[in-house]
Amino acid sequence: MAAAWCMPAAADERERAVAEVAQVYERIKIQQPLLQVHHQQLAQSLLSDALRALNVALSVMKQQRPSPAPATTPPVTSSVVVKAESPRSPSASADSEAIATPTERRPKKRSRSSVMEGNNKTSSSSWVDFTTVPYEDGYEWRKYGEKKINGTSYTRSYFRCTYKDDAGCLATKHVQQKDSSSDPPVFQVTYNNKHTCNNGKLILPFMNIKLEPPVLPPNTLAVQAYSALHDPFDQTMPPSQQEPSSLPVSMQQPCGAATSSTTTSSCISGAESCCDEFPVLDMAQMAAAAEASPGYDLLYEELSLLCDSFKFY
DNA sequence: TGAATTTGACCGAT
DNA sequence: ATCGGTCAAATTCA
Repeated sequence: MAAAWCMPAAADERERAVAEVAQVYERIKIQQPLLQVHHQQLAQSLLSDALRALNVALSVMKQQRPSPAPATTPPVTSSVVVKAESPRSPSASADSEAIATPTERRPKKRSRSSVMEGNNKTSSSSWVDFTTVPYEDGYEWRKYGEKKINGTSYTRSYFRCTYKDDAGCLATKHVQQKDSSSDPPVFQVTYNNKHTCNNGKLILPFMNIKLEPPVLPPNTLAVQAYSALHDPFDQTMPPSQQEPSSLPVSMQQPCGAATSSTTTSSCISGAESCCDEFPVLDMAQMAAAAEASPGYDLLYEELSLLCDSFKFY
């Protein structure tokens, strides 16, 4: 998986990163059951360790991108990127006229060649992700179409980057709910073209680190694991550091990840050592904190997901 | 009232 | 002819 695209160079750094991640994985694995008893203090400690490890891993991975730079994966929220597909290769016949014959109903349509022309540039690529939260991947999308696809029970929704017009970003994706009756439902998300805008920023909430959008190739479990941890703590970020919530309500519904928690954390902006210095809470305080944090269950779930993701290391 | 979404037509590929 | 992807008018929403 992740190792498949890692270069042999800088092997020691990679080993260090793997060891770091593996260590945290073991710790989370062992202490996972205790989370339900010790609530946020332990969870935050583990999360801080996990995020630190992931940050190290990400740094190494960033340096070890394979030379035939694959498509940039958006910060996927949970789940697994399955494979990189062959690029869609829109044929751009530059001067084809293809005058659309206007119908009585709609005098529209221009030659598609002018549209496809832009897609025929260097960044054309696609990859597939399976996720339970297809609408939350850290980028801002605008829906532009929906289709019933043959052999599927659900319609497929088409999205393009919100900044297509502003920044000429050609990133698109389509979301297809799988037929399986799993709960929560699984969606296949197919991304086309990497983002060329600078608006899809992935912010590391605990470390206050920003990763530039074109960072990682597909199959980066660390990013997925990180992203899985990212959401429950969004509300802990001060407003100035939060991403603008651009997701329309209708798009948020399927993932049902509504969190209105007022979790307090002293680790939000701290450096790597913050997890060693948790404020000491007595049991009553911890219980109260847990009560006041509806997002805690979600956090616990995400920690489990993180554990699963780490298995692949 | 402007922005976002919906929806059916259009278009290229097969 | 059919299918998947996109366009853009119509509609909905904030």
